[in-house]
Amino acid sequence: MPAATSAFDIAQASRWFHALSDETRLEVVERLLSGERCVCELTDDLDAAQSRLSFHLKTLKDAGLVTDRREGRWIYYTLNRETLGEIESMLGALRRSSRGVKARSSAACCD
Amino acid sequence: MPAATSAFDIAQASRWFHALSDETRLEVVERLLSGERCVCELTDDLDAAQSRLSFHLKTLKDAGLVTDRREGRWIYYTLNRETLGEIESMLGALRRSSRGVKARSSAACCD
DNA sequence: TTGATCCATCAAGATTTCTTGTTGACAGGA
DNA sequence: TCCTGTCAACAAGAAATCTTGATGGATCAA
Repeated sequence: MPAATSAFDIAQASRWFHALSDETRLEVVERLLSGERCVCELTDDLDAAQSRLSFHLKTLKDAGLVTDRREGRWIYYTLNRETLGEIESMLGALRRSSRGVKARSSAACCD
Repeated sequence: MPAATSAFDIAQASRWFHALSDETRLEVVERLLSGERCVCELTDDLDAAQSRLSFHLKTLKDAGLVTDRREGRWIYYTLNRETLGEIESMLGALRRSSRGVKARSSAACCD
């Protein structure tokens, strides 16, 4: 539940944005745009150690940005476009909110 | 300039998302929703040390999320809704891109 | 000029995040 | 069963980020 005083869920937002704030993770997201991938493919594509990718995939998964699915020995990761949509909506609501409220006059600032 | 192989500017995206990944900074953004604020107001509102706020405001400013303006002794920060819109657009483009391309068959994965 | 206020910047330490190498679980083939 | 490949999880070290306290510049009032 968002804090009652908040225009949006700051904790959730920071989780989402943190997940998207790392270049390695963004490259993973980019690879997943064209469909699901197993870790071994991503490892090859990004030339990254397996444990490193596993770490970043977990971060993305915990934030709800990807889902995974086992098939035999492989685990396939898929981009969760729904979450991307939620983040987009949140930003839109944020951008459009409280536009009319003006700042206080500067004279009243800190005295 | 974005990398030629990239569907979006990963470096720019990670800068934006990093700026938004911290709860203190998101609280600042929230306060700026209702109009410009000077540092002293934010310091009071968020009960944070002045140097701490200054650090976070610089981060937001460097990412293009806020602008500042001096008036006498005070410096007023304003939310840059245009940048929020750019991030929103980027997410939308990302979410809608390459939807049709299917993953390779699993048999072809890593052999 | 002197003093007070507002603020950015810096350095040092604390904390968090990321990387690397290792281990073990699980699945499938020989 | 034994071996190999795929992957998550862990620990330890490296790196980045954040917090705190101190300093100094700029502005304004007395």
